[in-house]
Amino acid sequence: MERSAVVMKARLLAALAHPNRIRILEFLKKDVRCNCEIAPALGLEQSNLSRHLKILVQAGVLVSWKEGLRVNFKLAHPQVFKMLDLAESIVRENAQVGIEDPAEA
Amino acid sequence: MERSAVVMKARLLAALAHPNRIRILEFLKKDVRCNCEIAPALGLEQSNLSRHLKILVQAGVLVSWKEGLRVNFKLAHPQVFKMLDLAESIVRENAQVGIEDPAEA
DNA sequence: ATACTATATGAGTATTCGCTCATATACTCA
DNA sequence: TGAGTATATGAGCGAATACTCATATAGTAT
Repeated sequence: MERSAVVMKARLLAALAHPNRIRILEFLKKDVRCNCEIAPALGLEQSNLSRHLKILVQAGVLVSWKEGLRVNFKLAHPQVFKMLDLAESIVRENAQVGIEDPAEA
Repeated sequence: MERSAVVMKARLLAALAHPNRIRILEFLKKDVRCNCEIAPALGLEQSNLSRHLKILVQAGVLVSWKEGLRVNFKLAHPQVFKMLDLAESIVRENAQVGIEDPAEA
């Protein structure tokens, strides 16, 4: 359970490490939403969104349940936003020190 | 700078989202170390470690400087460990709810 | 039953990742 | 100078990602 703890942490971080998945989490910050509401709001294609949501559910970041035709999603851990806030503060500090978007370097 | 803030956060998270990179950070938690000390301690091949370190430096998680032949590394942001601790707490909570390592499912 | 809606998934593709081996670079020391 | 050490990088490869289109599944409503 020691070696795999690192692997599990890496898996969780990987689940968060995509721009659209971060946008999904921010969109779900306050509300419970279904696939059909998220897709138009974020401009994501349906099957693509479905896969992103599956990744977040499998990582335990979201929980989902059916309600008629729809599948609703909500956050499983409010701590996720603490992680994202820390990430934001690091990115901001890096920007001041001149760490750039590598795509623009 | 709004759209790209999400991208930058995702990039930072991706830099952290690898078991060996998490092990490198934990190894550097207290000390300044060079490549040649990290490699044998973690059992990583030299060129492979060099690339992992480069990823962490480019993401702004580590800073590096030359000292003779060696290149030393130290953490740039102590907040990184708060992120990893949050990740660990989420993983632990997930384990209690039955979210498993997908490799074993 | 049929038609319709919401979501999931198979298949194909282009891109990126992680690793290894071999080689190149940079620095030290005799 | 040449030998030795520490790190970086090019090339190649298999695996994983992210995306799209088309289709399948599951549920609703008439």
